[in-house]
Amino acid sequence: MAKQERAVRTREALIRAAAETFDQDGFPVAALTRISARAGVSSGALHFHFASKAALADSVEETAAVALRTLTSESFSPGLSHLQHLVDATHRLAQALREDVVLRVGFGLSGEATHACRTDLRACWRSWVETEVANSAAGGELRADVPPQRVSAAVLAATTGFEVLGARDAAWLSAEAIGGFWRLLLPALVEKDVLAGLAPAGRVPPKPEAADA
Amino acid sequence: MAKQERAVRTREALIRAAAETFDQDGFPVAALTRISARAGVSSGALHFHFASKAALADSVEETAAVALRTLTSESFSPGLSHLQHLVDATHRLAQALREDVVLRVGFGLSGEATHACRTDLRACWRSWVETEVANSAAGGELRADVPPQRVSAAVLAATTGFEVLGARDAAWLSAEAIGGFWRLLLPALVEKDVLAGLAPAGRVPPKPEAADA
Amino acid sequence: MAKQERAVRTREALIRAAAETFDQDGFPVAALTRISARAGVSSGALHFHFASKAALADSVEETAAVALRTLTSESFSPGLSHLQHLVDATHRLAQALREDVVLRVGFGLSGEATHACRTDLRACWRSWVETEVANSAAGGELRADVPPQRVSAAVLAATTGFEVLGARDAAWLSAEAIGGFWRLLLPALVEKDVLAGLAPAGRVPPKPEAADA
Amino acid sequence: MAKQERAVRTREALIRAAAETFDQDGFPVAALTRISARAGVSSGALHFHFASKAALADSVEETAAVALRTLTSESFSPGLSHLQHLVDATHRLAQALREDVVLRVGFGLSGEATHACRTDLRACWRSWVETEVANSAAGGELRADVPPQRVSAAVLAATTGFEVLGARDAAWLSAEAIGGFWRLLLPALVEKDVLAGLAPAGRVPPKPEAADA
DNA sequence: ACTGGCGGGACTGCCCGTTTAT
DNA sequence: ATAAACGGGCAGTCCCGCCAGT
Repeated sequence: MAKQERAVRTREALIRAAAETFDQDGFPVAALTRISARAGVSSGALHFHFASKAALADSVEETAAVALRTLTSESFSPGLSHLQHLVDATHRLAQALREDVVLRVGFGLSGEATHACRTDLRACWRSWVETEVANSAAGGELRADVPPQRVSAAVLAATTGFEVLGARDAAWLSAEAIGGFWRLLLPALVEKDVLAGLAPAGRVPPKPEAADA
Repeated sequence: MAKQERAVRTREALIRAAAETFDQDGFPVAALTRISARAGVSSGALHFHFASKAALADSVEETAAVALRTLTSESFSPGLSHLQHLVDATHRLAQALREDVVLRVGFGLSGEATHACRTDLRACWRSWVETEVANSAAGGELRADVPPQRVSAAVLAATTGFEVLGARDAAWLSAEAIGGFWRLLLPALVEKDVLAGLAPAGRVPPKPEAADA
Repeated sequence: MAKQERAVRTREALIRAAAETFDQDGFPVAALTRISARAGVSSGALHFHFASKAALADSVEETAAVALRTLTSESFSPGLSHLQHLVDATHRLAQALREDVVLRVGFGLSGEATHACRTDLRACWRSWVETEVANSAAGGELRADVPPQRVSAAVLAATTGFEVLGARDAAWLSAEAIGGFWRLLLPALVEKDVLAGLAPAGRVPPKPEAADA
Repeated sequence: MAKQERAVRTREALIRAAAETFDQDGFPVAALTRISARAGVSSGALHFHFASKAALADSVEETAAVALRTLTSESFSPGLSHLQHLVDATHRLAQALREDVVLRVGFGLSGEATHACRTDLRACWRSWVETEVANSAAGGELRADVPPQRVSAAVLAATTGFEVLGARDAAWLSAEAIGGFWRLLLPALVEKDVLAGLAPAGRVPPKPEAADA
């Protein structure tokens, strides 16, 4: 119905407004009144859609989570190098972190001591990375003398660092920054012949079409 | 004088209590009353020593900054490998991050959108790392095909990641975690012969003596 | 609507309670909690209607200003002596100052060094008195040898004095006090024949009907 | 001794600083720290000389009271017109109100609802005026048809008004303002022949010498 | 189903006038 | 006469219900 359609739009506007406000002020400081004002609805409307501030944050996180899932599963073709897939995903993640407020604060909320984190984005990302590295190891891509969990730890630490540093200075999330990291690390992970087949800068152009404006 | 001696002790107790509270609740949520209560002094005493909440946070940061400076300048011997010095410093930093609340929240404050950060600890760490890497490159330790700024970027990202992840799960700051990272990265940075002279686990035992608990 | 009706009532109760509290304690000492308690609403309700303490005081002042405007424009009939109108107004003002807390503190707020005074009641009263005296002079009521601005200055000083003194001791605002002043001053302002047509005690009974208690 | 001499000087500096601060901010808002800072002494020194804030205000009032007493008894010569003496005193008072902060806030403190007023300056002034008017009446200066208490009431109201208005705009305390008032009122109080011997502008030049800097 | 005006507590940072130990 | 510490209290703000409209 038309009613529900508007309701959905209101919900999305609220989530977006919440994300922007959280991004600027941080979760604890962000005021609900500002959020509803920015979304163009009343404070009562906000509480109709979201029972509490925490519930609103949960919804932001969940929205970010589907975006993250899309990022990681995207452009997956069977038979492809898992390592390359990981590299590509980090590039897509970095770009999304720059452009998508919701995803950015979704990750940020995982770090806040204040918030309970129903769906912890960093944990999601971590398990995905670990799986992908394990797959890569199982596929024989990794050199024999590098333990997979050491690789995933390094990748996790670095990506988390890029994310956190990028929240303040977007240059940390540029394609050069991410590519530079892989160019450094990749030679240490795989043998020369495998290395030749890998593109540290990412295999696909980071989706040329859309923007989130 | 005896008077001022107690004042100094009170100041330190306040800073420590503030750090602990910030660590648990985050800066914006942490209440001044809790801090003064934890320090065992009155709210008036707190405001005698620190004009405002921000000033208190600044003092915490500054205290952490001297700790960081101590860490980085410690065990420096001329003629030593700069790279090894960097490795050692990351180990010492990780350990300090686990054990010293003040240093931990000092870094955490740098990330808070709320706080102005008179002395940004992450920036301090960054410039030190960049200098050290540059020195290492100037000393010919680094391989010719790895640009120094790429190295410092990777180290910065990773250490920031370890720090952030370690705030929730101390395992990220264990000697194994840090050592594992260097074991992975070092071979990509230097030639085989240089590598033989480097200890990824750190050269010196991370100061066996004291703890502040 | 019923809702808004209650809101209006709440606003008025708040303004009245504020006036009473300001009257007793003075603006700087008056506590908002006391005001909201006296009005029978919560502190949140107070801040819903008035953004700040100063805004509340402004509203009190504005309410008093309409009361003052009513006082001065009341019982105005063309062709009447302007001087008599002035005398009547002072009597009505004195009575209102005794009975209407809001008007009383409205004037009091004009004197507080603390408060910015968006609508300065004393200034309003001053300009009205000056206009009325000027009209009287233009009508030829005043003696030729008395400059109008000297008259208005004297009237202003005296009425201000009555107001200030009356805040502590209501006797200063009695009809006898005001009448006595005019009985003294009037002979100095007009010629004998004009004096005969003037009533120092006020021409109209000071509105016999209502009070808002 | 030298010690006591400095103590006296400190006391006076404190009283003066208090008066200035009260004048600017009003008694309740004025902070003791500002007062002691302005006087150039420590906050502890303030509490050594004055037990409490109220005690400090009392001392200010008392200092103002001796100034007032000096004003009223000054230039009194037996056989002189009491009315003229009154006129002269109002002029001196107005000038002092303009120039002497202590006297000004001494009067102001009488109006504050906050302060208990051990020695109420306005009451002092009132009783002195009433006495003087009574003396004048007893001396036969006043016209037979003007009741003395009506005169003193008018004078009290007007002087209070000048004082209050003058706190904001010093023009109300100028010699012209005060003189203008007397020029208006005097003809209503005395017969023509007595009037000729009176100087509404004051008989003596309002002490040409000093300033209080 | 959805919106919004209105009101409720609770809490925080800040500051202030004061004593106690030295 | 001072440095240090005390405890109370205020203004402002925030997150959240409650119903009346639509």
